Amino acid sequence: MNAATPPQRPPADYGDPVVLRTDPAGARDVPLKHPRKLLFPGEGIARADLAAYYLEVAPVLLPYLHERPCSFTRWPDGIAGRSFFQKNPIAGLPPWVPTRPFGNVNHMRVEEPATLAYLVAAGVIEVHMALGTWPDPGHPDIAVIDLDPTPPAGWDAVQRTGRMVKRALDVLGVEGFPKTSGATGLHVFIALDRSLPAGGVRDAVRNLMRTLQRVAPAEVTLEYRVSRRRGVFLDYGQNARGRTMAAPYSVRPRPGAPVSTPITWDELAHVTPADFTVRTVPARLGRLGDPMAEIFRVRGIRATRLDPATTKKPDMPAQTSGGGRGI
DNA sequence: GGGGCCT
DNA sequence: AGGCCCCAACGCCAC
DNA sequence: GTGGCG
Ligand SMILES: [Mn+2]
Ligand SMILES: [Mn+2]
Repeated sequence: MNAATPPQRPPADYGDPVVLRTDPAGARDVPLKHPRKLLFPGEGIARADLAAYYLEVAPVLLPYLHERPCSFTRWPDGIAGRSFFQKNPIAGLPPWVPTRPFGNVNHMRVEEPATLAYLVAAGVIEVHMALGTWPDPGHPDIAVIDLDPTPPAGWDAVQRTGRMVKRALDVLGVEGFPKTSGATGLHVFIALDRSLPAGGVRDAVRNLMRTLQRVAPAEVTLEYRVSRRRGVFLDYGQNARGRTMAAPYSVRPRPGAPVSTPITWDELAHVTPADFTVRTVPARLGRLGDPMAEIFRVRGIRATRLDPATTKKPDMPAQTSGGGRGI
């Protein structure tokens, strides 16, 4: 994420500066100095378009970010230019953006639409989130099953593996919520009760992934070395302490302006990650709403429920709805 | 994209 | 005034 | 302890 290919810098018309009034009172005005600067040259998507996207999806995106440590990738000159991670507050941060520490980092909190607009103005394209929330981000409320295809394995292998994951979760009586990563893979979110530290969550997911690997050794892998990987990598390490991942509805800095998009299990066999972009996702939300929103209402499980070694036994109450998690 | 720091 | 630097780290894993 | 990994 660091190549310095000179972005189209020429007589390009970046447009005249504008101010986005993101609240009626004018207390959250966000200036865009170069609203027509092309961030995704191939698609003609400019900074103002990206800001409009994030403001449109804010009602479904902000609930995921609530009280959660977030980090960002910034591409001030678009996806053809330089990039870097941002965890600590951006220099010159508006006073109305709150911050809160987790570990050695003082994270910017994303709690209102104006913050999304400000971040885009500052060059942010991608929004990443931790899997736990304050006051104790070290005890995650979300587990993720992260499916990363190793070329030449691709989306079709991910689709088949996702179906295996769904079957395994059904057997356990656990509900999983899939989303495209926006790049090549799939993320399945599972609501937790926060009773285990990140390491315990990782261990439970690892053991579930090991059983999948035993069932389909030709399709999936747990091999740590990229050079020796074949098939779909079951990346349980994504649950380790301090890790973050692309949030639902985050844009990805790749050609096509893809979006990490929640889908239903029924859709999995019929969609491809490129279907979901800055241009298409707002309309999809208007049609269908957020297929993952139910995660805010199901009761979180203890992560050990995912571990076949500790769950194999008799009474295994299915996950019930209700008793929301109040996120 | 922009603040800090150096020249 | 202009130019360069900086914007993240850390836990986990196999060796 | 080191280097690869995401
Ligand atoms: Mn992934
Ligand atoms: Mn991964």
